[in-house]
Amino acid sequence: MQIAQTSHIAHQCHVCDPRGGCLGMQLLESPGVTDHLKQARRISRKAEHVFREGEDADAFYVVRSGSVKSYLVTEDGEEQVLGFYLPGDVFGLDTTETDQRMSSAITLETTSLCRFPHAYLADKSQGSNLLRITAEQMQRDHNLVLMLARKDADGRIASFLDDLACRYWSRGYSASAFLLSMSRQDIGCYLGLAVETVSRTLTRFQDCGVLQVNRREVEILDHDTLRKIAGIRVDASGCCKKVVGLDSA
Amino acid sequence: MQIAQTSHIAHQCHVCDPRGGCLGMQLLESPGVTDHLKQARRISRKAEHVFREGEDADAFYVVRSGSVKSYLVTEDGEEQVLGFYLPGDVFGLDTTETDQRMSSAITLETTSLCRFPHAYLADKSQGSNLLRITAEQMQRDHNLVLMLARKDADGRIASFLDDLACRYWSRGYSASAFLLSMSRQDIGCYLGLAVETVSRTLTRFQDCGVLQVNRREVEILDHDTLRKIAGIRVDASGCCKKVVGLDSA
DNA sequence: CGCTGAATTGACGGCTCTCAATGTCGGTGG
DNA sequence: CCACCGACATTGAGAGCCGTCAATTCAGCG
Repeated sequence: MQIAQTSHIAHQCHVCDPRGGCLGMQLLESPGVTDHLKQARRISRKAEHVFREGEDADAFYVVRSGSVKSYLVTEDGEEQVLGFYLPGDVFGLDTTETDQRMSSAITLETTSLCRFPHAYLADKSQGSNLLRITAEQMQRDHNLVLMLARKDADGRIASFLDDLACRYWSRGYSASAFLLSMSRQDIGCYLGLAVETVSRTLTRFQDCGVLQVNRREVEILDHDTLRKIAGIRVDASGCCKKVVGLDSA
Repeated sequence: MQIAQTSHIAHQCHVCDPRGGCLGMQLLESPGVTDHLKQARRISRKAEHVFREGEDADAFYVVRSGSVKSYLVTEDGEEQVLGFYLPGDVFGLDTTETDQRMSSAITLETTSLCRFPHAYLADKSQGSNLLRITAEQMQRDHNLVLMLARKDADGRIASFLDDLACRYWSRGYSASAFLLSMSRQDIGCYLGLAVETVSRTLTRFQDCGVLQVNRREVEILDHDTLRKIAGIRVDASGCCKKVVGLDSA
């Protein structure tokens, strides 16, 4: 299995499909971004917080390399993951009316970020740009809501993997083989599933030949079937459905 | 039971709690809003679309009276409700990069809206205002994700009712008694539950004395308990929990 | 008065959570 | 080099919540 996880960022975006988007890259390459902004770079090691919920916010970030997890903590101390950000993704725009962080962000691995002061958007009269960036975030939220409300475990896992694949692909990496930078626990917290369910579902997908999975390494073997499972019930002729009796494998 | 559903909009906002917010009212009353804007009013009867997913978008709306449902349609033709908008709420800011509607919006009753061209935000260099408005929307989305991912049916229904109560209260209406402008079907589509589950849960809450419900009329009798159920597992001493055996009522 | 759609109520099955044990990998120290 | 350890992941068994199907009731309306 070949793993496409890399430590550098693609120089240019591929054609961006509607799913992903490379607004972050555009930002990094836009003429308005002066050199001193580009140098507002920040490298964090694994499991370091970029910011925490409630902190004062005056900037947002673009991922240059690595990955970031956005999450919030429920009243009973549990964690709810809101999203994962890959190279080219923008995050940190979700602030309250009083400019405080609405969520926390933590790196999942060694990560390089570029910091953009909020003032940057006001200065350049980039109001429409702002709408465009937040649009991306809203689209993500909508997708997450859709998954949580209307899909079963199979659909959620399949959607999650398909989404990752598409996003990697749109950034020039392999859509078939990649490394998961997040733990099973994180995936479960994101999809509203127990860790065990995540693990079991991945195993079953593997048994059906849809994908190959080993720890953090994932290789998608049958992307069509994966999408069928992700979409609500195109019913891939019973493939990969849970069986009550014994496994025929 | 006294019902607080009214046909006029409150003249002034009460103290806005963090949950709700009256940015819409502030918009309507801000000095930058000229009279011609205020006259950009639009009255719709029940079940009329304000806009549909995919349409070109050049404006957002503030609810003056009535209520609006935001939703999108899944691949298999089912509906996913994203939110309900009450008087004072802003909606219609969720547009794609190419300025197309990301969701549909339909009135739930006779509704009066005020239309704000997107250009309005750019003109007044209200970039920060924009961020503030979208913040409200993001907060809602986060809450919805939290409910869908981490709460059971009881918690979702309780949260839903508590949220409605708070929003009505912050707008000067009764927080204890109000009319639901949406059907059970809509509530289910919003919370990711079957209609039957919504109905059963409401009935059980009523049997426990937490609330009184009759069709669209709701009166909250024990707001504390409702909040305990809404919060994840403060465990209100078993109150209102489903019972396996016979009802003691 | 009958019709229609919404809402309620009941029975049943299945998906997923919980609890628990086992397996695996990476790091640490002897 | 090897044994041990802790974190993560996998696998199994059982229970319960909720979705589905179905029947019934109720409100509104011509």
